[in-house]
Amino acid sequence: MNAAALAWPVNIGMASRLSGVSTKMVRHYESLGLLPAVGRTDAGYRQYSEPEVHTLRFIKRARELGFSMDDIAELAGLWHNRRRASSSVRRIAQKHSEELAQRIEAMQAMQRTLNHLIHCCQGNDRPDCPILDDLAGLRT
Amino acid sequence: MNAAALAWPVNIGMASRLSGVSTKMVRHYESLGLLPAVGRTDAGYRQYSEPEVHTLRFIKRARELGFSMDDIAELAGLWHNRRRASSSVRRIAQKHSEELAQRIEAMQAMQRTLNHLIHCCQGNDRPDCPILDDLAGLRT
DNA sequence: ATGCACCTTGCCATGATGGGAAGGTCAAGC
DNA sequence: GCTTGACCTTCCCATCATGGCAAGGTGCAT
Repeated sequence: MNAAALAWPVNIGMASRLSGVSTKMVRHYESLGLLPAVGRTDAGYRQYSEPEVHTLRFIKRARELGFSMDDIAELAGLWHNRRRASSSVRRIAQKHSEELAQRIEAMQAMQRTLNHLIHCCQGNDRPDCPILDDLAGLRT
Repeated sequence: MNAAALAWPVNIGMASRLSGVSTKMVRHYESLGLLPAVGRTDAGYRQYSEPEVHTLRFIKRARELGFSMDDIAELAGLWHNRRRASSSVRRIAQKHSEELAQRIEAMQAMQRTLNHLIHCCQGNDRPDCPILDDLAGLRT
């Protein structure tokens, strides 16, 4: 796609297609300062070149890994800083991984309880239900 | 706590303390129709009795298990319906458990990638960083 | 009567994203 | 030239559950 003879710079719609980021979010990232405010045509259309599209792909990939926008702002800053220390990047990733672990554990705890209750429930026409009993505070 | 000689009905603050639900959320649940609009004093103070506090605890417990407000509305409806079928409850819980499983799996996938990258990163003073390389689209 | 703890409503913010309206721009086809 | 349709602009609103704050009324104890 990038290899095709594209006429750069491109409008926001093409930048969106090239990066997989919706036009809505492209503008949003600009408003957050994550993406530089690019040049405009006389009519006010935003004009994107390869570096901006590359940055959009960077953001998209970071979102796919679950990084917050704040983290991504930092990561993008480091990406553009040739004097960065990889330890800074690693620290951010490490912290994010730990937060993920916490959230996963919390959800697994929910699931364990839930699956236990589901297992205890007959799931028939009768009203008796250990799931409701648990929610109602009747721990058995 | 409930055993103490409480003067029922109670104000919203006491209902909050008895249920562990913030006053803010008590009012919010009322606006959602999850909690009945209780009576008021002449001054407009909401007056809660045991059934409402019990419902608040029910909601709180369901939130702790990660149910959405929509699910909770359904569950509370079934709870109050003596002719319910436990299969209805089970179905809701089952669906929620599956959604949890999906979300857990998505987060675990993020974490696996992340941990792999972290493991590959030296985390030193040098700028070279496989984490940034991945985000930048340089899959190795 | 003063003060403090409590209550009321209403508005705003979160975080990342989508929806939609109202209006301007551009290129292709007639 | 004019129409049409695809595209762009900005602005406002909604999500979901929750918290914060402000302005003002109430209830009770000193």
